[in-house]
Amino acid sequence: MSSEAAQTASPHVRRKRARRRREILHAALATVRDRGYHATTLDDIAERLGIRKASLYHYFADKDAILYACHKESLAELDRMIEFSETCCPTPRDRLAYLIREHVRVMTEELEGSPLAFEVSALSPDRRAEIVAGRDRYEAVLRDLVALGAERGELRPVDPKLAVFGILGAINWIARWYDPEGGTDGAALGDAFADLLIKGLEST
Amino acid sequence: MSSEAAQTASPHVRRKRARRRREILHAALATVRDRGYHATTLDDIAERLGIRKASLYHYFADKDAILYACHKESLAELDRMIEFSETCCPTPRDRLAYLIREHVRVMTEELEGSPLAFEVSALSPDRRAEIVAGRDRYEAVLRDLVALGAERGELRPVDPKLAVFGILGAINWIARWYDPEGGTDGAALGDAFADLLIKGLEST
DNA sequence: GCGATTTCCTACTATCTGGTAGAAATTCAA
DNA sequence: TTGAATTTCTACCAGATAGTAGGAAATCGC
Repeated sequence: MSSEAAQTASPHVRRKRARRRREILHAALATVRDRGYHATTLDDIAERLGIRKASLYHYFADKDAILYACHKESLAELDRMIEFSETCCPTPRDRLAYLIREHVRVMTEELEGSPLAFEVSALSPDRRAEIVAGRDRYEAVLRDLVALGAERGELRPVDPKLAVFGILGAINWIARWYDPEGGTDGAALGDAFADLLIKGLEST
Repeated sequence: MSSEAAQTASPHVRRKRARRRREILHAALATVRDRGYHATTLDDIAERLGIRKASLYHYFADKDAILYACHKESLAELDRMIEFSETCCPTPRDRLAYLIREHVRVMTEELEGSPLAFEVSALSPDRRAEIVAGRDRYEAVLRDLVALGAERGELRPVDPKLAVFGILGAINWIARWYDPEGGTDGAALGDAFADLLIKGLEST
């Protein structure tokens, strides 16, 4: 169905279609997280859904479009986290701790955060630039919080760039080892990482 | 040249051959680190060396053998680090700090540590099991140090498993962002990460 | 200097995978 | 109930890449 036809489809059909797209993205996330983008075939994704790969082209233009939609979703999650943290947390330190926990949550309890750990080199150049820009905005927020925390005296005056790379590394690496059946609760992991990383930065 | 023939080759030819193998592994490390194993072709690796891919088969049985040798080298580095840390550092805290710095070093100043960040799913099953076992040994050493440090009262009693996942994530993620030309010295990065991570664990 | 050995080449094969065309099956909506 | 629309299918194509065969070029070692 073209986007023009989508305009004329009934609400029911549009909802059904949107649900199928989410299912495809979820199957893609799970498979790419498991074995990487290039080693993931369209056959793999389709098989998780019990359909043939040709069917995927009814919902997405190509493989790159699937990957791109996964990345867009993860950026949308980051934007929601940032927006909420602006009102929920009184200090830079608290805001940073909140964002660490939330970032862990989207890496563990849902899969929508997983693309934050994916390489973007597989994306087409325009799309890659857009996704990298979105990640850079999030990273800039984190760096600003580290710097502001140091200004306020609640965090140590460390290099924000290096500190944030360390924080993002600790969290994004979750995609490589975390097993939802592995006995560790996402929220507990978020608390543990917030504890480790915030205490690593705090003034004592 | 088969391994039997290698037994009969002169020392000069054997040294020349060993050097070429190291060059191939280095080219492979650089390319896989840049774009991932599956997106790396034998043509890519050969091109870095100014030869054709068919030549690679003179030194390695297949692509999997190249990847495997890269992983073996990174494990050898870990073993050297562990062995040295047993004599150079008086306390669990110091040993942990030393291993963090060294791990950062092999991720930044050489490329031999890079396979620690590579997915192992691309390896054949037997080889994958061997590499995972080697990584698990290193991980167990780190966990023991966190536990022992807590016993001695110099580190907080956190969950060693989660703490070590956080540490490894922060360090292995370096393969994803670190640029040798990027203005950050490997040793400085090692100090920054040891500082962040050890202070995150220390009793105050 | 030259036969043996090593190293690298060109040309090719086999397989895999992204993607497409057209048709069949299913669902929709009146 | 039925024609239209949607969804999924089978069968296929084109290009990419791992890997191989056999030969050319370079190096070795006596």
